Formats: sequence, C-alpha cells, structure tokens
Amino acid sequence: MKLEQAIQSTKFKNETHKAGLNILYTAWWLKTSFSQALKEYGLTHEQYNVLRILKGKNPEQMCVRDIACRMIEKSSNVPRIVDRLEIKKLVKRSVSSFDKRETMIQLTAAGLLLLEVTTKKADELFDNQLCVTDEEAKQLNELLEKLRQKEA
Amino acid sequence: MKLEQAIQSTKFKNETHKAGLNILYTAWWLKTSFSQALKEYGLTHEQYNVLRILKGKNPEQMCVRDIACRMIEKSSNVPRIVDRLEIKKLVKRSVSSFDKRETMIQLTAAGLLLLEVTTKKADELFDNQLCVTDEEAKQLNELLEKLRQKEA
DNA sequence: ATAATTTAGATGTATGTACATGTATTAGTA
DNA sequence: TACTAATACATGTACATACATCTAAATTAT
Repeated sequence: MKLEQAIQSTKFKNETHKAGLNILYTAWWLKTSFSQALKEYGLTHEQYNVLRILKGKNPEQMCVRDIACRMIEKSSNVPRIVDRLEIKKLVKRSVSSFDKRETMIQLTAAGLLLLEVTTKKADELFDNQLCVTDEEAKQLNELLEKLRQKEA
Repeated sequence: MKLEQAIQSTKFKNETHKAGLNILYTAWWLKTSFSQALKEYGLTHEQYNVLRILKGKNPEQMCVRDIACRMIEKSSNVPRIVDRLEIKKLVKRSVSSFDKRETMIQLTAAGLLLLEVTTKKADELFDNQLCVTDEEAKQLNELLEKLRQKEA
C-alpha cells in the first residue's frame, strides 16, 4: 500500500518529509506484524527482544545495563520488561557478586526453548513479509544510515 | 551511526533482516528527536499528529473515526489523545447532529495557533535532521513501499 | 414496527515508553 | 578513613498502545 492510502494524505512538504512519515508508518506496520506472530506464545516483541539479546551471551548472564544498550528502542525500561519475563519463568534474576548494584539476568531452560521456537517464527516473518531483494535491502540500509547522519 | 554500533550487534541473518531492524531503529530515533522538539510546547508527537490531521479539514470538524484512519499508528486510541487535547483547550468535542453516535472534534483558536508554531519546528527538524537528497528520499520511499508489498 | 445487528466512541486493563526520583553500592577524594 | 560523587537499578507518574468490553444510536432484517 502506498503511504498516501495508508494515512489518507497526499500533501507532503517534500520527498524527505514523506520519507520520514514512510519510515514511521513502516516501522509501525512491521512491529504490528511481529507482535501478531508472537502473540500465540504470549510474548510481546519487546520481551522477545530481551530474550534474543540474552541468547547472544547465553549461557553467560548479562546485567540490565548491557541489555539496555542493545535494545532497539533505547528508552525501553528493561527492569520492567524483565519483571514480566521473570513472572513467566523465562529468565532468572540474581545479584552480581562482582558488583552488588548490578542485577544479572539469565535465560532459563524454558526461556531458551521458547526463544528457539519464536525465533523460527520471527525469521520466517522477516523473510516472507519484507519484499525486497538482497540488493535492495543493502541499498535501504545505506540510505537509512545516511539519513541518520546527524545522529547525536 | 551504523546500526551495528547503535544496537551493539554485528550478526544479522541477512541484509533484509538488518533492514527490518534498521527501520525500527530509525523510526525510534526520529520519534525521539521529534518528541524532543515538541517538548517545550507541552505536546507529545501523537497529540501533534492529531492536531495536524484536524488542520487538514479546518475549520471543518472531524469525527474520531476519520482522525483515526489518518493516524500513522493505526492502533492509536484517538478518544484518549483527544481527552488530553481537550483538557489543554486545544480542541473542542461536540456530538454530531448528523449522527449522534459520532463525536466531532474541532481545533480551537489556541490549538490552531500552537499548531502553526510547532509545525514550523517540526518542518525544520525534518529538513535539518534527515540527511538525504530529494532523489535519495524518493528512492527510500520506493524501497519502503516495495518492502510493504504484502501489507494486509 | 419491533427485534437483531452493526457502528461509533468511551472506558478498563496490561504492557510499554519517557522521564524523574529513590536506594543501595561502589568509586573517588580530602 | 570518612565524606562526596557517581553508578546500577527499582519504582512512581503521565502518556501511549493494543485489545476487550460496554453503551448508545443507527441500520438492517423479520
């Protein structure tokens, strides 16, 4: 669907302005599809993201700060997301013996298992839903990184 | 900043997968910059979006449903956003005489004024922060719309 | 004309974001 | 060593999203 249809608007200040809205809309669409796919497993996409980050170091633990700086949305409140994962017994919290201020998070066996199943689903979604060739994806990545040039 | 730095990750399944994450990250970055710029006016970017939509029809009123279908994030809860705009006297609610189920929303003079000021800021942000040429923006728009081809 | 269905929007709840503040612990300094 | 500053995380609040449910009004079917 063209952006014009999606947000019922035809007047854009210029192509760059339209691109900004297009990115916001595409991100919303992608998040929604993703959340939909994870729903039957009782996970939100933020919770999935935290599990996926933990997997990267598994079976090592990670502290909250290390998880936070790997999140896509930097302002995510990781302690709160971990709360919910802990209730579902997908992760375990413990105080770091190295630095008692740090809370170490570790995947449980259940968490690892659920992650493996959902990762398959998530990868399928990306492969099936995102209709660009490898070459186009590369181009898209370059354009997005150029666009963000003035990132603080 | 490269995506790899931003989310401290170098392993992507493929370029398309990376593009998906890149879109999500870019959208977060854009939203954050935007919210920052609106902050001194006491507006969130969702509230701004609703005001902007209302301006499109001003001085005509719009019903909640018509606003909702123009929102970038389709699952936005428009009545609640309107609640907050109403408290700030930026919009006015009234029952439609045409169909009493409908709530009609109209910009107040204060809303219109605030919108004009913030629109300038918002446009500046888009122009200054998004570092792509017109040609690149066009390409980006084409790629995003191709990517979303399988949109439901 | 009356009953059943659909629609519009308000509202409740769980989750998440954005940001401020509180508390414990560690690091740095006089 | 004692005092101060910084850090890690938990937690409170306002706003937003995602989705379910409720109420009133309009539409459709019988």
